Amino acid sequence: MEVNTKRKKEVLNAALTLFRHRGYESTSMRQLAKELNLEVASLYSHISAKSDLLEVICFGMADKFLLGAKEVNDIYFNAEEKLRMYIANHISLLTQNMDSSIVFLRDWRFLPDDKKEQFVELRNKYEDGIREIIETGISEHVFNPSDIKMATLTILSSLNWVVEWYKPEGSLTPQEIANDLSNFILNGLKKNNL
Amino acid sequence: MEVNTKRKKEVLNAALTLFRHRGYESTSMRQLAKELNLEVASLYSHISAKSDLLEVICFGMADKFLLGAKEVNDIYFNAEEKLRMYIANHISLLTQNMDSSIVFLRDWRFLPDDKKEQFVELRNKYEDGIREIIETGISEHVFNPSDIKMATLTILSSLNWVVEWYKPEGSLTPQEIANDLSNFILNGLKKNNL
DNA sequence: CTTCCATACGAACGGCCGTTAGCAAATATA
DNA sequence: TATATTTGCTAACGGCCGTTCGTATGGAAG
Repeated sequence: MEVNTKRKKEVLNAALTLFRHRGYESTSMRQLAKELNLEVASLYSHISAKSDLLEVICFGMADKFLLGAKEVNDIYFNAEEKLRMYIANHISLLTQNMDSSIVFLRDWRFLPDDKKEQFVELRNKYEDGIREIIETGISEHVFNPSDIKMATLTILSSLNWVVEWYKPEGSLTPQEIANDLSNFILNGLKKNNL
Repeated sequence: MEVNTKRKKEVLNAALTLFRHRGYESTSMRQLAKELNLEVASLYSHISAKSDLLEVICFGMADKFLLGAKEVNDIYFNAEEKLRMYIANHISLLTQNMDSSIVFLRDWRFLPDDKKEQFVELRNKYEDGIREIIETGISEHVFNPSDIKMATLTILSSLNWVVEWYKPEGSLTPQEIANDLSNFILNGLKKNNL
């Protein structure tokens, strides 16, 4: 589904707020309609199904993450630097798109089966990027050998958890968070014989 | 609600499996009844509401976590050792109760309001235990000064994510996972001037 | 001026939801 | 054997769900 009219974008934004705070499955089309001062049926002048809304959110974020990863891969070479940039990009996207991020991390499971398959493919592609950096670091004797899959998932879980506690008005900036987490993670990965 | 009859326990077990794989909200009483070869109404001879089942699961796990934390606090003194034992206990409980853990981590939000409040209190108590260890480590100059709240939540997210990928038949034992995660986390926390 | 498209409506569809009332059989307890 | 408790049933309740049909309006594009 393309978001090609102003009204469509308004519908999407209202849905985004509701999905974030109530979850996709617990948000009804009737609630969404009320939020927009519309009748339920009118929503279907703009979208063809509720799941359209979830799709736009999930794939929109997936694209952003993959684009950022691609840029990092094109510019940086050394494993530590690359991982730091991956983390900075990840935290920046999460904190700048809190609503979408929360929905996309929590509710992708409710995508229709075929879309869910596509989505998981994209997510695996992103995870592979991190896995490869760790592998490079290990083979270049910069990182300690470790279970690579576990390291990747542990790193991602630390990063993604940020949406659960980050407050834009809080004391830590996204840059500081990214930096702290990078230090934390790299201390966990790096050889200690410097 | 007490689980005081055999049949009640069977109902609870069936619910647990369904909740784990479909989520609490997406599991209907009719599905649960079918799983037990019962009519829907018969379920209400054993429980008084669907939310009873979620309560038993969530508070059952909360109790286990807090009990483990209490034991660790009673035995160990030094901050690093204590944190290692906290982590070992946490991973052991998660991997030995995969179904309950997944439900309890994901679906506690759907507890009725009053029970949810109680639950969050218990969770905060558990988080405080970890926070205190980190504070002790910092004040004893064993750990680097850092944002303590962030460190606590980052550690918990790394630990809890384990339920997303742990496979009992996989190559890593819970002990190995706890050990690897402890090293990873402690490297991130410890002063490097040894 | 007409055609087209975005936008919105009321009414209804079949279906699933958690829960209750009232009753019956089985099983354990005394 | 009499009594109490556990376990189960049929039928129904009001309510919410996503979606569809047919229709109407208003403004932009040709």
